[in-house]
Amino acid sequence: MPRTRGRAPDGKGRADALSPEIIVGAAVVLLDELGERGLTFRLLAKQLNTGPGALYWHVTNKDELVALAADHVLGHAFAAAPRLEEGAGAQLRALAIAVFDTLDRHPWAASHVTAPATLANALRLLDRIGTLVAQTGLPAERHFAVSTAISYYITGVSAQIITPRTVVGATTSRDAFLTRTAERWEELDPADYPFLTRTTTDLRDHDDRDQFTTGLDLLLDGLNMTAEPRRPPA
Amino acid sequence: MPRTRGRAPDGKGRADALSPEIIVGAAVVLLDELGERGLTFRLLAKQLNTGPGALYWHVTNKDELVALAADHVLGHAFAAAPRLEEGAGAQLRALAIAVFDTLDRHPWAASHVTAPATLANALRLLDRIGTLVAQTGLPAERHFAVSTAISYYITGVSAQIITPRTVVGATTSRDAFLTRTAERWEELDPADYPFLTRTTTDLRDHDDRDQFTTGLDLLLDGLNMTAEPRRPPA
DNA sequence: GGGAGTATGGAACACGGTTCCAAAATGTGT
DNA sequence: ACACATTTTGGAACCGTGTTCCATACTCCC
Repeated sequence: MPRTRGRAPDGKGRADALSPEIIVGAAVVLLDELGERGLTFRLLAKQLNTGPGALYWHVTNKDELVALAADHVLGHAFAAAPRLEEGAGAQLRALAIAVFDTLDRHPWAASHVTAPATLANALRLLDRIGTLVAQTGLPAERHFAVSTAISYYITGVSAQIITPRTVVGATTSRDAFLTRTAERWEELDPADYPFLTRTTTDLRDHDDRDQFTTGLDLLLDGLNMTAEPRRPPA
Repeated sequence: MPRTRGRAPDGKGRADALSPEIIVGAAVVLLDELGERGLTFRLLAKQLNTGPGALYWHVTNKDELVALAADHVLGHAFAAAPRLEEGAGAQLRALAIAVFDTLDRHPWAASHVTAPATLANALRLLDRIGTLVAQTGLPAERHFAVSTAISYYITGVSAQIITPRTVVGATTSRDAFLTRTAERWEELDPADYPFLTRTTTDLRDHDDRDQFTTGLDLLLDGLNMTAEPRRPPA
């Protein structure tokens, strides 16, 4: 390991010098292509024309590498989120959806964006959420709990929705999987599963992104109500 | 693999016969003790006085085994959830908290309870949620979206809150980790992170379970409002 | 009691994370 | 310029894991 982490491109060193940034960048490419299990240090080393040992000089281990890669792609969400001059609620919504869409493009990352935040972009996300929450009329002592709750929702529910695709998606398409699952639901005993047996068509037709926004809107509605309890929206 | 899966204890076979149930039971014990990475087929086989090969006759692979184990412990939540005769909202809340507490006792399981539901207890959970949602005044066409949203919240946010402990908890205690994270937040530039830098004490003092219920209550408040828009609760 | 099918368990295979270390490249003091 | 210390490289080797293979043992049924 380097004594000084991230000595960075200060002009010194060789031209083809390795760095955490370069390694993470290459890792993201492989992760997008092959998923977490497909990423190996040997393969990554080959892409970078080096050996596995060299990588360990810059990166502690695979867990850290994947965490860094996940935080890296999370950063894309901020570029995507619009900076409209609307209410805090609308901005929270837009930010949340930007994160979801970003993770949707990098499914392996969804389950690695964790809390409490320690990496750069996760910190940035939580801070942005907290700042927006503070702009609602919510009393200050609830800022932390509500902000983290929203943060948990965004990353947790995104992971729930997105991760299964990387697992089953390898062999079967999403549609085929849903159809098969719907069939299984239909075969259940209506006495034991009254709800599921009459909900199979919804399962087949549902849109993942709508699922995310449905819960998000419930959450934000609840927030609005707590922030300004006297005025329920139309 | 057996031709007929789950021929079950019908009295036939040898006394020390293996079965998926027995294997999953032993796996849960090891998972509780050693976590997902600590569970190996060799160790599990030793516990059961057999070899790794025998296990593969009953279980497809490790992924399936862990999924079955997670679904198994999820079942405990139903025994824990009270069957009060209150409103649907209160019952949803109690059920959600029971799931959280259950997963909290088996941290490895949290990230493996996934949706859409295919395993027994995950199906049961979603059905229960759907049935309760249907008891609110919500229009039928929204039942599926709202039920799955709540389901996603429960499992997704639980995973977010609980999983990190299995990762960092191995070496450091939760308190030490939070203190260290809070210190890092304090060192951030207030210009870049206005929210985090003034929220460090909340981070140190927060209770994980409260975090879960905070978001849950927001969600359920939003649900109540949608279900009966005219009567905002006190 | 013998034969078909079921189930077992231990050895072997393939492969991945990680460590090790000798060599190369770079920087430093003289 | 030149030795020396330090940083960085990269490939081989170590270790352990999931998984497969297969000879053996056990049941059941005729």
